[in-house]
Amino acid sequence: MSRFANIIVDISHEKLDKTFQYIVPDEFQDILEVGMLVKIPFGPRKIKGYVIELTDVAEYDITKLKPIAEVVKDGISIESRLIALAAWIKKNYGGTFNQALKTVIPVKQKQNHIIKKTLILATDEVYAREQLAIFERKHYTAKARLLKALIEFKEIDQIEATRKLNVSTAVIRNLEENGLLKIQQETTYRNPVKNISNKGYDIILNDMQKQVVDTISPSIDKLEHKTYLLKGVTGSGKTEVYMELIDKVIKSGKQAIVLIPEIALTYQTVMRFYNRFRDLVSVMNSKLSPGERYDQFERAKNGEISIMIGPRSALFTPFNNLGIIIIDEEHESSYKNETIPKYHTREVAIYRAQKENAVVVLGSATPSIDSYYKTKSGEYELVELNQRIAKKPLPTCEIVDLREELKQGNKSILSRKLQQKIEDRLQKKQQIILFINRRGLAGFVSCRACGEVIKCPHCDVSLSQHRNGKLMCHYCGYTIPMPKVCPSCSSKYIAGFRAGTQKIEELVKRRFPQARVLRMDFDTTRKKDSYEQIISSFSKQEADILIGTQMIVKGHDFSNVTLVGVLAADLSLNTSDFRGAERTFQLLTQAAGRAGRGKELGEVIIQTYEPDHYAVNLACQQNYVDFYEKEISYRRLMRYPPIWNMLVIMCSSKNEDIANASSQDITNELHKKIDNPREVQIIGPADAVISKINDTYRKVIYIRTEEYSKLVEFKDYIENYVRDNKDFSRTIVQFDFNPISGF
DNA sequence: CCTTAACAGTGT
DNA sequence: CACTGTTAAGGG
Repeated sequence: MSRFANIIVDISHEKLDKTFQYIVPDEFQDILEVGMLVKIPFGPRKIKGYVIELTDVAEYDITKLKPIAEVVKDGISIESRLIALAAWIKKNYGGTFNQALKTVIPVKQKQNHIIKKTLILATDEVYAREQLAIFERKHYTAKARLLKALIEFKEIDQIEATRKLNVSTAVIRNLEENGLLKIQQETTYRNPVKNISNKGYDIILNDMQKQVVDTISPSIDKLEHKTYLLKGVTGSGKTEVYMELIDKVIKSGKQAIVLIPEIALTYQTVMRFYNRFRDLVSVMNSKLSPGERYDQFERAKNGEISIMIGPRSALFTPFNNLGIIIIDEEHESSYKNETIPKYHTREVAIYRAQKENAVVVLGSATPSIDSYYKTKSGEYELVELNQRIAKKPLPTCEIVDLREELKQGNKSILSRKLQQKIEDRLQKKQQIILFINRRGLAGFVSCRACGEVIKCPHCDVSLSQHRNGKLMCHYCGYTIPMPKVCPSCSSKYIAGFRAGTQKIEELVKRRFPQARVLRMDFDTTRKKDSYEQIISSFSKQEADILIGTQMIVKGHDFSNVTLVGVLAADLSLNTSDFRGAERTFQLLTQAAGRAGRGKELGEVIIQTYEPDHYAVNLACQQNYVDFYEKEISYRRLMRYPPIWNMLVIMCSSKNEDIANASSQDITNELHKKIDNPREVQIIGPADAVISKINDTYRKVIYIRTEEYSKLVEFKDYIENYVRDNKDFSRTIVQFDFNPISGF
């Protein structure tokens, strides 16, 4: 019995980011639990809040405490474990406690259950037939219809009865009252997994897969947390390994969470799991209705399912006895939350697994530099699958230098080599994928004659072209006017580089009028099932060429594709942040992995202005280890993550002067806190990549240091400083640890 | 976040 | 002095 409750109010504002204490009235003594949603008097009004602690210690003037007004019936209770997780998220990623709580409970409102009603004949058949005769004589047609059907089938689904037999609820009620039928109620859950195919499961692991399973299994048996990084080349059968491990977990009475990037969450992916684990599987994704989402979490809580598949938010599935968390495509940037709190799913997953003694398996063909680095220190254990299933060879790869093409007078985006190969495949009736990495359109400026990309002299990142035409560095604010000619070779072929899928589609259609072309990008996949449609249409060979962005390289198995063309590998290389090379390597490797999955050998053409760049070169060779070594030495030299850690503080305000003043103020404050400048580096304040959004000016400050915990200290200090200083009343201060993009 | 009180500006 | 709009403080 606790006398007081500490409560977080349901308002996301820094000023209210603290607990408020209330008296627990006698009538709630028995029912109130940590995690419950309650209504409390707050100033002159009543608002909602979450109970995060029950205590006997008064932390405030006891005479001023008010009692809790009511317990919200439909509120979702957050289990204490998830509250602890929320607290950890708040501490490590900033934001308010309330925001952290909300990320931990992705379903806000309790939803009504769907109740399935079945009508059952409640008398013996003889009596029923007597009544039926009476109804027919009296021309009670509706009653007669229903009763006749009941005699025939014994029980009928209510929805079916009302629809097919066209009887109203009044008729049903009347028969119920006369004791002719009973209504059986059964609550059912909405099940997002529909159109279940009954393919069954018949995959036998090969020796390498078995070996991986045998390496990881002991940790599952010992109920001890450990993180594994499963590095497996494209097509090596990682999913089968996941399923084998999950099977083991389930058999020991525990549950599994499978995280996949949102774009990879397709019908096919889910089906693979469903075919093996049947009703134990559920899915979470952004397209589910609130009711569906709610039901999936209920099913998880009640132990009706054992496997949850989904993106980021599925990590917070309220399983009671979690055994394993699998993060597929762990290098994907979508695992970083883009709203506050800006947590990284990988880190939160590992923390949750530690607390609940679960195993974590990170899977990727091209692991993030961050994760691979951690295998070196032993924080994660590395396990590998180095061969494709059935020993299919990896595709051959060739780099085409676009500068050379230009010199030869070919101004097209398609090199002569690629054109010739496309021609060849069209004749052989084989399929082609053309991949354009349009992301990072932010517009770096390069010279088409010499390949020179204009870079910041202080930071070794490329400058971005702003709307006003000037070139700017996002790390230090260095700005120059747009040059008229290339600074290194004086060519006038210098321009911001941009090319869209649409333009390429037109071009390809004009060049190869006989080919059937499909385009897949953000625009063509806006509608609900268009993504699936395009994929299935292409795999049924209803088109010869598929043109698309990122989304076409994610794990699809097109057996007739023998040529993959990467149109401009540089596009992701020069995105003015230090992860450009990593992203490029990953994308190129993934794209290349699409080729040659069937009988024929695959071939990959990578077009680039920077043929000598290690990311392009080593992706072509499919050489991850060498790429890692190159990249990590660059990161070490530049003190970028994962060698050092980085915190971005963003100040935003409607008023530019205030934004400037407060970001400068914070910077000064930070400098005061530093005792050893060799250990901490502060850069800024500078304009954010997008310096103004919605008339709000955004300024950023970068802090880099080796110790992550030190950055958390800085965050805490600034958080408090800002809260206690009224100069910041019109500034919003946000934090982003080890950012992935957009800073 | 919303409410309130205090304050400044405007208008009769 | 009444009315209106802006701003800062407080909430347990």
